[in-house]
Order: sequence, then C-alpha cells, then structure tokens
Amino acid sequence: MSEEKSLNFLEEIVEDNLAKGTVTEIHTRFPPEPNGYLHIGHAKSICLNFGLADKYGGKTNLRFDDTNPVTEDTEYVDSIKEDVKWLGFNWEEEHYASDYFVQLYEFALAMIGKGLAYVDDLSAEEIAAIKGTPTEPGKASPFRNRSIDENLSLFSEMKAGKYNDGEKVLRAKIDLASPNMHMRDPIMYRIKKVSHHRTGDAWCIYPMYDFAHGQSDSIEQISHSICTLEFEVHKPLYNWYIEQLGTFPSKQFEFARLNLTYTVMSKRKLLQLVQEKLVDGWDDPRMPTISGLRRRGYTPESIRNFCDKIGVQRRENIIDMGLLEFCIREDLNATAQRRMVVLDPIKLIITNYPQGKTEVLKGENNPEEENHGGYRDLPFSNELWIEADDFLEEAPKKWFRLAPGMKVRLKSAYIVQCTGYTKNEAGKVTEVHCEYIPESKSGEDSSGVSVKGTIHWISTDKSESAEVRLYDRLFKVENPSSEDEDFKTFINPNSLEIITSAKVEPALKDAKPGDRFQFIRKGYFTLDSMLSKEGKLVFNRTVGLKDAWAKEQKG
RNA sequence: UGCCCGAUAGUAUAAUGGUAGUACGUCAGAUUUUGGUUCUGAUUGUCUUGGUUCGAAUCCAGGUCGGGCAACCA
Repeated sequence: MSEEKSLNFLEEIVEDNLAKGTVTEIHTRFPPEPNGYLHIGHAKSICLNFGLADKYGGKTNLRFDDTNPVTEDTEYVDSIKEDVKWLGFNWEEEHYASDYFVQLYEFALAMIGKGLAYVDDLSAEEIAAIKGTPTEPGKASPFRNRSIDENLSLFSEMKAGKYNDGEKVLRAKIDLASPNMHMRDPIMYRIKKVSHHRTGDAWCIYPMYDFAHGQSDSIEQISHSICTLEFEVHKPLYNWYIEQLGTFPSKQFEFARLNLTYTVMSKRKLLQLVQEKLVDGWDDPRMPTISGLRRRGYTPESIRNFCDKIGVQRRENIIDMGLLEFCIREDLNATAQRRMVVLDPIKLIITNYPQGKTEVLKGENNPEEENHGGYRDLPFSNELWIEADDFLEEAPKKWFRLAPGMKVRLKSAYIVQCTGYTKNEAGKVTEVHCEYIPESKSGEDSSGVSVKGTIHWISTDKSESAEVRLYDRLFKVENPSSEDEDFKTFINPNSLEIITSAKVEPALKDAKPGDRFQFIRKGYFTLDSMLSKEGKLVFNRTVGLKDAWAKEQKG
C-alpha cells in the first residue's frame, strides 16, 4: 500500500520543470478536432492531460481545433463534450481555435511585416512538385520574393474574398532545403469559401493546423502541450513561430498513441465504418468509440483505470483487448447486480414438485457486496426454463451439469437429479425431466448431498422475454491496420449475434437504460439505451465471464 | 538512400550505474451454491557487437530491426 508508484516520463518532465522553476504552473489542454467521435485512444490523451494538471495543481482546457470547416460540425462538438464529461473530467475553459481567428490573422500580418511570410500564387500541385523530397531540397516559388507591401495587400485581398479556393496561399518563409519537410515554407493560410460551424461566413481564409495549433497553445499559455508522436517533426515549426512572434513558449511533448488488438483506432477508418454502414453508427457497441463503449456497458471508472494501467511511453505499442476487458470485469464484478437470464431455453420439468405449487425464493444481488447486496424475489415452480447447453444426453468427462442420472444445484433453489428427457422428431431435446430434493433448499440445506455444478433457471410462468445482443470483436485479426490488404476485409462477420427470445427473471422487467447486470454464468449486460422501448427489453453484452469450461473443451 | 524517434517476458510497463520487478495473459493447484470471484504457485524478458566501469537494461560507438516525415488534413 505504501509502495510509491513510479512516475511516467511526462510526470518526470513536469516534476523536473517545477523543481528547476522553468515552469511554475501546469496548464494542459485536450485539443480535438470536431470532425469525428472520440475513441478510447482519445481517452488515453484525456486522462494524461487532465491527470497531469490535476496531479500538479494545474488546470486543463478543452479546445476544439476547428480550422478546417469542410470536415467539422457542431454534432461532433456536442458529442466530444458529452464524452469528456462522461469520462469524469471537467475542463477549466472551453475554447475554439476559431475564437482566435482575428488574433491569428494579426499574427500572420506581423509575419508578413517581418518578411517571414509571403503570398504564393502556385497551385497545390505546383507547390508539391517543387517541394523536393526528404532527400532532395525544394525549389523556391517565383513568388517567394514579393515585397512586404505586395504581400500585405494580396493577403488582405485573400481575406476579402477576391480570390477563389486554391488560387493563393500564405506561406511562411523558412528554409526550402531543410531536411524537415515541415520547414520548407509551410502554408499558413488557405482560401476556403465554406461556412464554418461557428464563424459562419465571416472568413474565407482559414489558418492551417500547424499555424493555429501552436499559437492557440501560446494564447492559452499552455505550459505542456501533450500530443502524439506523429507531431514530433512539427515541433521545430511550432517553436519557430513562437520565436518569430515572441509568443508564450509552450513546450510540446509527444507520447505513443494507443493501439488495441482486434480493432482500428483512426478517425478516418472509424468514419469509413460508419459511412459504409458496416456498423450502426459511431455509438455502435462494437466501436472503440467512447459512445460505443458507453452503450456497450463500459463504465467511466473502468476506462480511466485502463488508461492508468497501460501507462505511457514513446514506443509503438498494441495493447491486448483482454486488458480492457479485465478492467470492466473487475469493476462490474464488484458493482453489478446478479440476475438470471436464459439465452437458449429448454424446459426442465420437476416431476416430484406439485403442479400448481409456487414459492418465492431469495436470490442474492451481489455476493461481493456487504450483506450480498440485498436480495430479490425468485418465483419457483415445477416448470422452469434452463439453458439448452446445460444438458447433454451423454456426459463427457468433467461434465458438472445435467445429464441422465446427474445432480446439479439450481442456483438459489434446490438440488435436482435428472431422470429423463424427451426429444422431438428432429432429434432436438425439448424437455428435461428431474426430481428435486426437498431438504436441499438453498440456505437451509439438510440433505447432505453435494454437487459439482450449479445452473441458472427461470420459472416459466413468471418469465419475461427479452432481446439480447452478443457482441464479439469487430475484426478477425489482431492488427487489421498493419496488413497489406484493406482493413475492412478483416471485419468479423459474426461480431453481432442477436437473440430475440431470451427468458429473463421478473426482477429485470423494470431495468432502466444504463443499468448494468451480471447475468449469472453468462457475462455482464446493460440495457440498451437506443433500442429498448416500453415493453421491449434489449440487452447488450458488455463482456462475457471467463469461461473455464469453454477453455477446457478447446484445449 | 536524407532527417527524426524508438527497442526490457506473449502484451504493456518499472528498475534513473548496484538482486531485472509489477499488471494482463498462459499453465497448475486450493476455495466456491456462478466452470465467475478470491487465494497460492509456476512460466517466460534486457535487439546485436564492441567499449567505459569493480559493476551496464541504464553511459559511449557501430550495426540490426520497427515507426514517423514529401495534404491548400488534423
């Protein structure tokens, strides 16, 4: 307990900065572009940014880097805010890069004034053609040496809408021979005659991310700009802007993005899945999005705990999906109430239990909780639903469930012994017959009989019907993105199995969207918030229980 | 073949010149009215070659392998 948890490399940097006094206040930010939904990889970034500020008494802003009106939308802004809040974080200030458009425009004018930026008439293709390659230097545009005055008036004409998309851009004048491609006169502003989700038609020129992002950090006085590895090569450019403009010297630190097995983690790919209707939307429970995981039944605690467990480093990584599943099981095992649900029902007839007799037994809500989490009523009768695969005509080795002659405990009820069964013409077992031991009633068992197996059940006359959705991994291979083929060819065709007529116990009738349960011996489930209606229960399986028997059979 | 970054069990992550540890996974056992949970034990690792040092996962040099960089995307 007293064991000190070692610092991650970002915490070490922060502590070092604080100790040396190079930074006195920790100020971070989470800077999503509102062009898609947040996924579990963003959760890592969110936990890092908010966690760092929180740990060292600083603050964290939420800032939308909305510099490309073509792809951005308020729908995404709303979902991002909802997801960050749901994860349990509160931002200090809410900002938008678009709030800084005037300021950024003035920065651009200042750069032109210092002879450090110029208007280029070349097309995108022409610029690319003379940009060189990583091994060859680029060539100067014929417009590179325009006078400051000409640049100033051209840039203001760009702003005024005199030119069409692509006709002109504003470029920083840096070094066309730089081995870093981002320093070869990067574009600062481009013309896009497109309405912006916040500024509407006020602007027709928009700053590029590289110009806007770093300067937005400076404006907000972000001390530590945490981002993913691919932006490392952009850092010299950000630092160059800061130096030339004399703005607040935010320092950037990069970490390796999260990858998870059996899924994809790029907004582009996730968007593709949504647009091509390979899933039912951003919040499809199979998606690694925050909204998908939420609908699937994941808790914010489990996701935060996961982010803590995976740590943070600069090396490429791919985390086992099993760890995420471990985190939600760990949480739900302690907190979810137990219920009995039969997914594939067959009848169990107790031949020595009086027909028409009923009694109400007690089922513990959660054995992990104090006083078992209280109890719920379980109606019992001579005719029950049990799981079809809990009965076998011939018992294999190590079979602890029902088979002719075998005894099992009915969870929270009696021990029964199988006396026979009936089959239909197709050879399918339709009814299992048994006799119960009256002295073996749960909690007051004086029978002296011990059994290896316990199965779940529901009294047929008191059962409700429900739809249950069983989800499996979205992809068949561990890393769909690393293969040569299109990632979509690896989609798991069996990632969703819909069971339309599961039998559920009466206590589940009043389940509310977002309620989470453990269906005994089956897994953790939550009531679906979108598909459930008055009189129709739809449950999503969050994750199955560990299944030692399934493993035994496979091995 | 330019520049930048990285390399510790299967997967992650510690050890900050001094006994390579932890988690998940896997395997075995105990407990169990969930083949769940819990508990116990086992398993497996410093990319490579040199160098510095009493001592190297750690510092230095060469190599190998992996990732990133040439959008008017972010």
